Amino acid sequence: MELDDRQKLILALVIRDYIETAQPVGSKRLVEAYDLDISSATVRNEMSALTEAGYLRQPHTSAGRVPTEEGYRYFVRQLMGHTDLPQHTKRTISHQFYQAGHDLDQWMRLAASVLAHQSQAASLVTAPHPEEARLKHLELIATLGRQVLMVMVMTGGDVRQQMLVLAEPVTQERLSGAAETITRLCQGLGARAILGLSPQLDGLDQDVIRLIADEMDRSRAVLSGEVYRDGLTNVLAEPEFAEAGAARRALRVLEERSILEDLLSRTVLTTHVGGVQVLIGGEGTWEELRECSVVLGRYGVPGLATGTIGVIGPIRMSYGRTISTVRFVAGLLSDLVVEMNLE
Amino acid sequence: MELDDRQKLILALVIRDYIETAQPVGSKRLVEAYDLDISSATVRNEMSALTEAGYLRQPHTSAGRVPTEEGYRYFVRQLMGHTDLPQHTKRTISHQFYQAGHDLDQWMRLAASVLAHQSQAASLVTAPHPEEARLKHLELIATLGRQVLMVMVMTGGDVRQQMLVLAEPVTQERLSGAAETITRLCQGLGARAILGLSPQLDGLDQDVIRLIADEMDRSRAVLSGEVYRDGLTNVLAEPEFAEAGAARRALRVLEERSILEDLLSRTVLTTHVGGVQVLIGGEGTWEELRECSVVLGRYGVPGLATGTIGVIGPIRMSYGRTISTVRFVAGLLSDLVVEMNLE
DNA sequence: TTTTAGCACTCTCGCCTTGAGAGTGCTAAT
DNA sequence: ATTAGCACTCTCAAGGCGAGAGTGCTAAAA
Repeated sequence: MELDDRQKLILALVIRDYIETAQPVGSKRLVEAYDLDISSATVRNEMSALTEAGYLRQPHTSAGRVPTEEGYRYFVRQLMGHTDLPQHTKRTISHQFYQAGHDLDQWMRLAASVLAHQSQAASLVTAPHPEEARLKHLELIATLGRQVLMVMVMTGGDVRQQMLVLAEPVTQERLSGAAETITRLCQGLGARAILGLSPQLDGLDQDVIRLIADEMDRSRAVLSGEVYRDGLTNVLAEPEFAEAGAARRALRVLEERSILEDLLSRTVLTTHVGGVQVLIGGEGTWEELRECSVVLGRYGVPGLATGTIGVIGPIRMSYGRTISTVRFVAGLLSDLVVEMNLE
Repeated sequence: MELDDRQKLILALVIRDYIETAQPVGSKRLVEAYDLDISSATVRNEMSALTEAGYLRQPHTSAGRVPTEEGYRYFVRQLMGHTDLPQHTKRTISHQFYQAGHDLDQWMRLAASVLAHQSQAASLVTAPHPEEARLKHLELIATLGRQVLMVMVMTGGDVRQQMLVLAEPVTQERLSGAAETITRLCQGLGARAILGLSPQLDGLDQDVIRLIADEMDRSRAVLSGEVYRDGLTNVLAEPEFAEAGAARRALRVLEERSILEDLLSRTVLTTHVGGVQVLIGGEGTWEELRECSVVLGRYGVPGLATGTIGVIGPIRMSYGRTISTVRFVAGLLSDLVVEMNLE
């Protein structure tokens, strides 16, 4: 389905115009708004061809044209070109991150906020986590009574904590001793290797080891830990979500962990770090996303720790701006991961 | 504005019916639906009086009556009586919490989920935090390079972590030593007392002390730490939020931390643990909540650690069910706080 | 004095019609 | 290959209309 240059131009203009106005665009409007040197009749003929080719459609006989999902895909792949955020926007964003200090939590929150604000859509950010968790350091801390806080520092620098309840109170000294022993034994090992050590140990140590392995295993899921969200109300501002039902379906994706998990697990693995993936209209796979588009990016250092960021908005979204924002923020977060692991 | 028994009955029936059907209720419908022994004409007269008194209003001349916000307030205060969740519902919920194990994070998430599900509205839950933070135990852990993880265990059992970056790498031994020293010095002290110790110390110790005091100070805000939310999409199902604008205004309250902070700081302090506060239609103070009602509860152990839970829904919400759910869940979470602090 | 039946009145809501406007596709001329 | 012209189609907003629901008032009944 090859398009000639003029058809490409018209398709691009229709999509740009529709993204801006949310109104079906007609041949006359197109000629007038963009000062084309051809008549509306010619545009009509070309539009007819584009409709035939499946890139445009008419909501009804006498409305203008609206891009189909296939049209958007063609646009994103072939017509959009490589866009980038303006320099001063980048500087502003970098500055915000710089001011956020060294707190991972704050960075994640800020990333979600920036994505939501720049793209005027909903955003999500997952914390970085290692593809295969390896223990770096273990600490056991008595909190109150028989409750013990287990803090695991992983290679990659992320930290997990987990409560455990002992059968009987144990002094901080004994706990520290146990933590030291286990740290020495398990340093640099993955979940399976750690579980293999289990039989050699007894009592407290064995319980702890099992917990560690459990926790490390759990983190292998794509969606472990907290998901940061922002801009949920942005999508309610879009005219295509004026009706509550549509909005509900879209926001459910973000609210229901299980849907999100499915989405991420099926897409993230095929996205390389630094790359950006665009899902338009659910791509036939996700019923819930039929009215949405998703722009996903991956950040971090492969083999060390990676995370996912994304934007969910209406299909009629400004892909250029969104994609560049996702790419840029992913870059910043990758820098953070690198920095956290720098000696 | 005293009401006689029959007026109270009619007011209560109108409100109950309206909550169920979301339709203005007329005199005839009321008599037929509830088998009243009086005629519709009498009901009309009483309704007229209730309208005069400001508890009911008519959307237009020939519609039925709808409760005013004042009407809802009267209902909640005087007419509703004390409601409680059915025994089997309580058991189901308790069971869910029991299965969640000992993970605070999971409990919070579950609490939000239960609140949202039971009340079919949006919910929020803040983690328990002490009214005045006191340090119980400090641990310093080398993660990578000059990055050090500071873990603070507070009296009350909650745990905070904070990254700090040193000027130069320090061995784990030295860190552990420093942590021990500081723990000994600061155990049981509040933020101000800890800051008072600062001059006696030098170098690393002093930096750490300052960070601790900062962190403890920060937690004095009502809304420190994570806010757990759930059921945001529930409010989109309500007919009063079918229009996106109304929904947007309502959800903004939950999304924007600053609004939430304002809301909590002005109400939570006047709510005692175990008590439930009901805000109807913004109470004239919160423009954003004009179309919503909020049911807030407080849980925990005063003086030790407390937190807030709440439900946000349409004014036309089932107050009985919501209030009992909030009360019950608050009770469960209070038990958790007690248990976490039990020796 | 309180309650009720009866009735005229008002207002909304859904349905239909109608006309304006926008956009198209086709045809014939350039 | 392009374009002007035109008939055609369809939506959308506005206006009209009747049904239905609910009220308030009045006069009779309890």
